Amino acid sequence: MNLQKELNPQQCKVVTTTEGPVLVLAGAGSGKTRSVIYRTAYLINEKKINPWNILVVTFTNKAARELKDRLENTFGISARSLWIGTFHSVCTRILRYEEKSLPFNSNFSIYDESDQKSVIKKVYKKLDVDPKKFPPGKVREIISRQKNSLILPKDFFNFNESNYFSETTHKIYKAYQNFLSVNNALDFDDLLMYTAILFHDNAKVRKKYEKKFQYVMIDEYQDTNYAQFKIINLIAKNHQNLCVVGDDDQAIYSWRGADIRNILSFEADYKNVIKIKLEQNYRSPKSFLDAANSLIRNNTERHKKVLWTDISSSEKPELVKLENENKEAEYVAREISQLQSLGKSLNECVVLYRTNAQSRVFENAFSLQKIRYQIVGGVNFYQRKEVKDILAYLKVLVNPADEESFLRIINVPSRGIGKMTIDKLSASKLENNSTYFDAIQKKKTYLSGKQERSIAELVSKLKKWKADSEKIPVTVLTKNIIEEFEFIDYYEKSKDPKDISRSENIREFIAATEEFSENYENDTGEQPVLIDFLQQISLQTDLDNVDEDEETVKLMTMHNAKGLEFDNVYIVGVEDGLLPHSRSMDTLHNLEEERRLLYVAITRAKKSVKLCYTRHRRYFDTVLTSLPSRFLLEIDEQYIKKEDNTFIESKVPRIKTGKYQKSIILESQKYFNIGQKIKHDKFGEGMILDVSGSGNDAKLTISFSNGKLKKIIGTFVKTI
DNA sequence: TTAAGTATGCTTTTT
DNA sequence: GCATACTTAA
Repeated sequence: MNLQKELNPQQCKVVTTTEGPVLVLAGAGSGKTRSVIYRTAYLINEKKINPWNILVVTFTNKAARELKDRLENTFGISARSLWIGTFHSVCTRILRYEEKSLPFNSNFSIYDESDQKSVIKKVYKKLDVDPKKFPPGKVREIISRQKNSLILPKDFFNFNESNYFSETTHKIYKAYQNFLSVNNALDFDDLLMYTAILFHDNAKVRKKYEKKFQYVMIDEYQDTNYAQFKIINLIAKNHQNLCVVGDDDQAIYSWRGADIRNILSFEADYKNVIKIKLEQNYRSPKSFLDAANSLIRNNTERHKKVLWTDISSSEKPELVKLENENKEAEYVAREISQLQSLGKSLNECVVLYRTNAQSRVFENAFSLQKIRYQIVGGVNFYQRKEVKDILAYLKVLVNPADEESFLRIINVPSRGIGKMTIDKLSASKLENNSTYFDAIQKKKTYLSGKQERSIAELVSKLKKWKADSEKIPVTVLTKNIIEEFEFIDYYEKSKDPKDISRSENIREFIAATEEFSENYENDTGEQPVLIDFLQQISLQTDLDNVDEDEETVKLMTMHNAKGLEFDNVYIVGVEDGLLPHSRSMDTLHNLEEERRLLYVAITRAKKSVKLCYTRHRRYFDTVLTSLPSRFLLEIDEQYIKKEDNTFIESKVPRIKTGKYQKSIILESQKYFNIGQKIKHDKFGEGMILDVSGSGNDAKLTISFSNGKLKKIIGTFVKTI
C-alpha cells in the first residue's frame, strides 16, 4: 500500500490513526468512502488485525456492497468474515445469534411501515380508539420516536407528560408491542432498540461484542439516532477504537430520529478525540462549490468548514424557469436527449426531486422521447401488492405466528374466505390462545363445509411447503407456490394493463431469489435458508435494486441521492412549498434541514447542474401559481447562470404562512430540540426529551445526568 | 357471505 | 390520481 501516493495528507491521517476515537468531518465529495475503504484495508493488511474483529457500518446496503467489492477487487481482502452493513442489517444478525438472551425467537418477521399501520389499526379495534383522533400514521411516528430514543412502554411516562392524548398513545404503544411479540415480529425500530437494550442489560453479551468488534467505523454519522449511538457506545466505550465519519451539512434524516448532535458532541462523548477534516473536494467545479457554500452558510446549526477544489471549469449551476411541470419534464428530457446524441451515457444523468410524486411527469416525458430510465424509490419493489402476497406465503412458512402475513394470504388467491370466516377463526384462536395456523387445525367445526374445505386445503399445502422449505432452494420453493396458485397466469389474463406489469414483477421476484442465493453463497460459502432471504429483503431498499448494467437515467429523491455522484444533475421543482416543503418550513430546524437537502443535491454534480422551477404546478386537481424557492435567492448571484428575466416576477418570495414568519423571529433566538444536550446552572448537564412551545420560552422536559427529570423553561438553560 | 362496484381522502423525505 | 373504505348486488 502506497498511501502517500494514493491519498492526500488528511486522508492518510484518517487511514493510519487506527487507535482511539477519531472524528472525521468530511465534506461532500472529499473522498470519504475512499478513506473508509483504505482504513479497513490498512487495518487488515498492515496492522494485521483479524477481519472478524472489525465492524463497518454504512448508511445503505448498496454502500456496504460497494465497500466489500472494492476490498476484494482492489486489496484482495476476502470480505467474508468482515462485518459490513447497515445498522439494521448488523442488528438483525446480532439478534438472530443471541436468540437465547432475547424474548423472541430467531425466525422473527420484520414488519415494514404498512404492516405497522395495519397492526395499529387492529389494536384500535381492540382498544376502541378513533382513528380520526389518532391517525395511525402519526401514532406510528410517535411510537417510532419512542423506540429510537429507547423508551419502552413501561418507561413512557418518565419521558412524556401525562394527558388524555399521551395516555391513549401509551395504551396503543403497549398493545402494539404486545401484538408484535405474539406474532414473533419486529419492526425496523425494534431491530435497533432490542440490540441496544440487549447490550445495555446483558453484560455477558455486551462483552462478547466488545471483544469481537475491536475496531469500529461508522459512516454518515450525522444521520444516526440515539439508539444507534447507544449501540456503538456500548461496544466502543471501553476500547475507544471508534472512527466516525460524517458531515453535519449533509444531515437530512432528523425526521427519522437522527440526531445531528451525535456528530457535534462526539468530542464530548469520547476522550482525546482526534479530529480530522477532509475539505478538498474531488468532484465538482469551483463554481458549484461556491454556490453550495453560499447557500449552506445561511444555516446556524453547523461546524464551519471550507470546501475547496482544484477542478476548474467555466461551467456554473444554471437556473431554469419553466411554465409548468410538464414543460419542466420536457425540458429535462430534451437536454438529456441532446447529451445522449453527443455520446454521453444516460448513467451519468440524474433527476432529483423532493417528493416521489414528482416522478410521474418525467416518466411520461422520457417515454415519449424514448429515453430509458429507472425510478429509484417510491413504492419499493418488495412492497408491491403482488410481491408482498408471495412474500407473505414465505413468511408464514418461516414464522407461523405471523398473523399479519397469514391473514394476507388466507384469501389470496380468492378461495371464498371472507370477513365472517376470519372472525370465526379469530374467536377460535383467542379461545385456544394459539396461532391462526393452529386454530384452523384444532377447531374447524365452526365453519361451513365450503369454507372448511378450502381452508383445510390451504393448510395442507402450507404444511407441505414448510417441510420443503428446509430442504429445497428458495427459488424452487417460490416457483412452486407461484405455479400452484397460477399467480402469473392470473395477472397475464387480466384486462387491466397494470396487471401485466404485476406479472412481470412476479417473474422479477423469482429472479431476485436466484440472485440472492448466488450472492449469499459467494459471500458466506453457505447455502441460504428461507429466513436468510426474508430478513435480507426486508431491509432492502430500492437503491439496492438498481440495475447497474442497464444504461438508464435515474430518477430519485434528494434523500436517496446521498453519497452518490453524477456528471449531469437536474434538480427539479426548486419552488417554495416543495423545497422547502410546505410541511417542513414551520420551524428553523426543519427549514435548515431543507436547505441541507438542496446542498446535498447540488454537490452531487461533477459536470453540470440545473436548478429548475416552474411558474405553475398542478396539485391533485388544481393548478397553483408557484414561486421560486427562497433558497435560490440565498445563492450568491455571481456563481450562477440565469436568464435576465429570471426572478422578474418576485425578488423576494412572499411569506405565505404565518408559521414561517414565526420561524424568522425564531432565527435570532435560541432553539430547542428533542435529544439536544443542555446545561443548567443548578442541575448540571442533561438532555432534552420533550419540547412544548417554541423559541426561548419553550417548556422543556429534561433528563439530567444526575438522573433527575425536570420541566424547565428554555431561558434557564444553555445549549452545549 | 363474498365479490364487485363506487366514493373518498390523502402525499415529505426512508432503514 | 391512486389506493383504501364503504355500499350494493349475487
